[in-house]
Amino acid sequence: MTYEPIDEHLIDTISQTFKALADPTRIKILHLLFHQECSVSEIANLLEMNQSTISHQLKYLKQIRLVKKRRDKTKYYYSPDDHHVMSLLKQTMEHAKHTR
Amino acid sequence: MTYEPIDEHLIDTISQTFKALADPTRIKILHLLFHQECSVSEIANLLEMNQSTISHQLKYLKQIRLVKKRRDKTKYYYSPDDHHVMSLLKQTMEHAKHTR
DNA sequence: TTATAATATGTGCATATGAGCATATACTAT
DNA sequence: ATAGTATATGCTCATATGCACATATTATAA
Repeated sequence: MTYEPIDEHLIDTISQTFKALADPTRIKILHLLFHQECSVSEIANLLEMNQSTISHQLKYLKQIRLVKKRRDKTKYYYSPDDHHVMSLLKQTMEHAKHTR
Repeated sequence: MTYEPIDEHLIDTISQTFKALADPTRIKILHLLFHQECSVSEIANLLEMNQSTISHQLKYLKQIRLVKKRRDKTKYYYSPDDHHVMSLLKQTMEHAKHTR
């Protein structure tokens, strides 16, 4: 059969993107940031999770450029930074809602 | 702030979907099946991976209904079975290709 | 400068995950 | 029935992952 082998690097990039969306905590964080930018402690409070857990996940999300942050005094406000990935998440949330 | 907590079950469903796409081997398999249905051994040969590895992943993909199979003699031919997820993967592959 | 607030980071732990060997099954054809 | 082919499954190992405790950093305000 005809088969053009795929670029391994492309595959890694893609799997990395999906991996970012494959964790409940990260989904919750991104879902929160849909609506408005939030500080670390706001997120931790709303999700009722440890501050360090949230901070670690935000660092992860920032490293792969899914979120960005801005500072205001001592607080860091995070917000989405990748339209495509946000779109994937929104689509999938909508789809999941309406599927059974 | 206003925040409507998300349905945990919905979150799990969504993360499960993305988890399926978060592994290079599964992406390769699904990418193959885009083009045509393949038997287990065909996939294993084309991807140059162990037959049992492929079989395990196909079982995984089948359990969450991303692929289906049909039998012809002793061979089992697998093909995609979820348009939405395939669409997500295609979108993301295209996006990744054209993004640097 | 010192105390306080907010965030980041180092680390250990428990669990999840993916690969592949060895073997079991299922089906076909003789 | 039996051999041969294709696929599935049990199992183990090494690695990856996510969480949260404790602590370090950074910046603000008094």
